[in-house]
Amino acid sequence: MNTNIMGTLFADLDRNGPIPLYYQVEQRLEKAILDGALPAGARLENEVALGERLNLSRPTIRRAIQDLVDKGLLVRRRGIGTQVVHGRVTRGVELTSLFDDLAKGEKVPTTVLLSYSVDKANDTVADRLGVKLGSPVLHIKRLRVADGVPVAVLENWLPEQFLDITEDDLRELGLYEILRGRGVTIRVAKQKIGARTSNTAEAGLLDTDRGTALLTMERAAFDNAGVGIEYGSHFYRPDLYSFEVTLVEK
Amino acid sequence: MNTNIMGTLFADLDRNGPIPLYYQVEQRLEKAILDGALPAGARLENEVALGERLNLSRPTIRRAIQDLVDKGLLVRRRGIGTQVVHGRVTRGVELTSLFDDLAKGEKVPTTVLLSYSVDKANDTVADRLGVKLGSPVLHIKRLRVADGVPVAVLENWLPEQFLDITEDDLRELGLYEILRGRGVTIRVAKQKIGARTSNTAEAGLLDTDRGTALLTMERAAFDNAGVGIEYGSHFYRPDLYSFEVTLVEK
DNA sequence: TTTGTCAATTTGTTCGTACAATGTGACACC
DNA sequence: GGTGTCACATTGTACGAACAAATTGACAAA
Repeated sequence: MNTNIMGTLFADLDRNGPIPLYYQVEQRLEKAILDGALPAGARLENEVALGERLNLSRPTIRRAIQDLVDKGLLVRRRGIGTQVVHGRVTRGVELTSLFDDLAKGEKVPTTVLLSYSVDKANDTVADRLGVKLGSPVLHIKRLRVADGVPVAVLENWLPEQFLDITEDDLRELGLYEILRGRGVTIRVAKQKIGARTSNTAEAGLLDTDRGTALLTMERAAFDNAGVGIEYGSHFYRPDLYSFEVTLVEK
Repeated sequence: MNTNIMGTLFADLDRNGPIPLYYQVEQRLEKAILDGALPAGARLENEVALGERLNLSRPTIRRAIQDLVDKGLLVRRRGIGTQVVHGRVTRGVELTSLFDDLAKGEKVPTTVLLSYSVDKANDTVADRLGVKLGSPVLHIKRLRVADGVPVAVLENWLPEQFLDITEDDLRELGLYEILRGRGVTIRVAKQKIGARTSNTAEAGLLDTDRGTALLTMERAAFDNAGVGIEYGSHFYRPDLYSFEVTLVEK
């Protein structure tokens, strides 16, 4: 009976197109799992049989499955087989910004640009971005609002090559959207998540009382070549925002 | 000149032992990067040459390198080569508990067992662990102290098969250490990190004032088979603890 | 000088194959 | 009835090979 599901699932693999075969298999499997066609606990066919059915080699099948294991959607045990994980694991954090996060949900995000200037990199910024102390950096501060309610204050520093990002750009788009539009792909990001108590100014921005808790996040992001792209120091209203992370033991 | 480093680096591969070759290569490379023998920006030899030198096949080399790329230590580009990332990316969070985290550093961790009981699973616990509502679960609450300073309050629920964990076990070892000792391996965990304001009781436990900010973390952990192992709801003193996460775009 | 083309380098994808390690279940033996 | 052993199924590791795709640099052409 599993046979039927699998059969229809992979009816249309594009063997000549630019999309890798393992990725096509991976996406179809992922969709089947998230849609519930492959329910929690369901056992997949073994790798060789799956390969024969799809006319793909075992390494290709393995690659697709392995990626889903890394994402926490599948689990496999030697001698047993491969299963869909039980705990429904909604997808973890990816490399997105708050803007993207909100766009995915139903809330309507808007941005208020609080400040925009070209500064000289101080110790922290120079260190995190890997630029020289005192070199020019774009320094922006934004208030993120969802459905009229202030959610977060985002302060970012970007290196010299981004000085031409305009205030209008920032009012219209999320920072990561702007970067993507310029062909910049972020590859590695290091985040530090913490908490602290707000002062009067911060509380005012978020429309809360002074002395309430803030959720804080610092992030340094790097591109393919390991070059610093963005350093940010943000704080969030903890009653409106939290971070979800899915960890997978290798 | 890279030749020398590489030559000595892989002098002693154990080809017959139980440790996979790709893993041996991976560990040696990782150590070289963290030690600084391979500094940030250094370019690795290409995969085929590396394979010839070590007398390993290209797939084996690729596997080792790929794992390090996934960890955020290496970056590679087609047509260019493989490089050590620039921003020194200290290792991100893995599947460890606070106890392990502290043990790695210089601080001396101790634990005070605040409460220990067998409860019936309520809605939240039943949902997170995937057990039946009202089924017996081990419910523990611990205060984690580092160098005499209270750092965190950890509240955990574990399913029926762990009811025989004793109070003494918990006083001596970290929870994850106990689980490992019983042959349980945690494979997937979902964490939610947030913040809130402390009440009088919570502040008292952490030796701070009521109304200060708390860093909170909820976690549900699952084993190989996707079975719920542990659900925890914790809070931390934010001036003493924060979470670091390294994200790598696939 | 600029532009286009081509070769060289390097990683990305895919195939095929073989054997090892692990868990399950059946069966024989005590 | 219990226990050990063996075959079987399945994933894990490792090899070898071939071609595709992206980037760089050199060289030729306009």
